[in-house]
Amino acid sequence: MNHSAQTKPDYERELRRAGVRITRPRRVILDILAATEDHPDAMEIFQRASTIDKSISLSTVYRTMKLLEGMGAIHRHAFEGGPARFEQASGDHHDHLIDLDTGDVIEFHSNRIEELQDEIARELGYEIVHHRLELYGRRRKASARK
Amino acid sequence: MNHSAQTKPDYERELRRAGVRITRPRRVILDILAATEDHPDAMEIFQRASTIDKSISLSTVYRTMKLLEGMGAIHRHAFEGGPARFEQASGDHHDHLIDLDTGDVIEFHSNRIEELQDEIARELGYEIVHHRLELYGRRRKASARK
DNA sequence: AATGCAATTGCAAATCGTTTGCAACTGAGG
DNA sequence: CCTCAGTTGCAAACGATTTGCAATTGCATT
Repeated sequence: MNHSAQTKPDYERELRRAGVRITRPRRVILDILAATEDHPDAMEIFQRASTIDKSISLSTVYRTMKLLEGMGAIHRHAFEGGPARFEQASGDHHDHLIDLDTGDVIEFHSNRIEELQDEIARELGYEIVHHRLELYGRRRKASARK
Repeated sequence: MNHSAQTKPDYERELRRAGVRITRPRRVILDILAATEDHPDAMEIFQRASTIDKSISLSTVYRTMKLLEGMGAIHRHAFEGGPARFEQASGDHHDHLIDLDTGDVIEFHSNRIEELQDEIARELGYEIVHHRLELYGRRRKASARK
């Protein structure tokens, strides 16, 4: 079926280990997530799933996403106005730059920023559990280069 | 802590200048916002308004918030799960640290982080229109100091 | 392979925060 | 104090997500 197992985490194994049943709907959704490079929302996942198995319901997509999120297998993002979007948790931590014109999501990471965040939290007497850094912008016009 | 009129923007003047009517509901909501130090959500504003004028509706609160947001008079924040929360736009720009246990919102600002954000966006060929940086954490135990 | 039962499903209805259509009302300029 | 577009309250509509429930289905056991 699919060859390159490299970037695709073995969710089934993880789920089994967590003691959850591997049902047909879950298998379909898991396959979709494993093959996904972007940040789809529940409806998109539902639609992709429907092309494989018409009987899968949107509720099951939501329930499965919640399950996977609880296991730490995926991350849920709530970008400005709009439904939650999901992505595999397998890769390294990163933040997001959202293209306001296209809705594209670009990932980036800055150790320096993370350090500064920790520092700030510490100074305020807090310990960061998680954070959210989203940049909303638009492509710079070529002429505006400097 | 607060030196009278200084921290309270004159919304009425601003609204009038923008050509919108100063109605009784708006005056009430404006007064509440001007007197507010925290980040209330629409329902909270509605409740505070109700104690002054029972006839004010939640719809009007929402409509007024949207109006003010459009004018740039207030900022709307969508913290994790939960309704939008508002705050006056008058002060300096800042980001937020949310106490996961109490829901408290602490404001902070880091020029260094902002600079790094700009730098990152620029490198990716983007121009930041706005951003969102939220730290979610809990108070550090006194014993954990270092 | 057949059995048993809790986990899981699909569906419809419920929920939450927010927006909207509409008829009644009201601010502010004449 | 008239006029009338701007504004309101109400209820219904909305989009995203969750939930109750009865029917179904994994899967551990025979």
